[in-house]
Amino acid sequence: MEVMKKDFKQKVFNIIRKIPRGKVLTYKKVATRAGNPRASRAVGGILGTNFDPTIPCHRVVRTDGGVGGYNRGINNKIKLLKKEGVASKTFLLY
DNA sequence: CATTTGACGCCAA
DNA sequence: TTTGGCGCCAAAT
Repeated sequence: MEVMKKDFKQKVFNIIRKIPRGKVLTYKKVATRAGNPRASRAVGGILGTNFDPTIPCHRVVRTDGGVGGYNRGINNKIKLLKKEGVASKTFLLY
């Protein structure tokens, strides 16, 4: 099945959807898996404009260790991560 | 169709 | 080591 036309966005969402609970992925990792390791920005851009409630995008954090952001409230994202059992060092707030 | 935005990443100072 | 600036890609307007 290779390319399948619906590359990036669809793929990115698919990857995030596969993230197991208690685990976090970086935007870069998602972008790399989506086909472009430099499209880390595009990943965030897609999520920011097209947020999907069916996708645990709150499990996606920055490579620097930042939580990144969340259309549903950054505070909520942090809370979710903590509840999932993610190490606080994995997603520094500021 | 072209331009701006946007939840980032990496290099340099 | 920390802070700042530039670069990159895709989607939305």
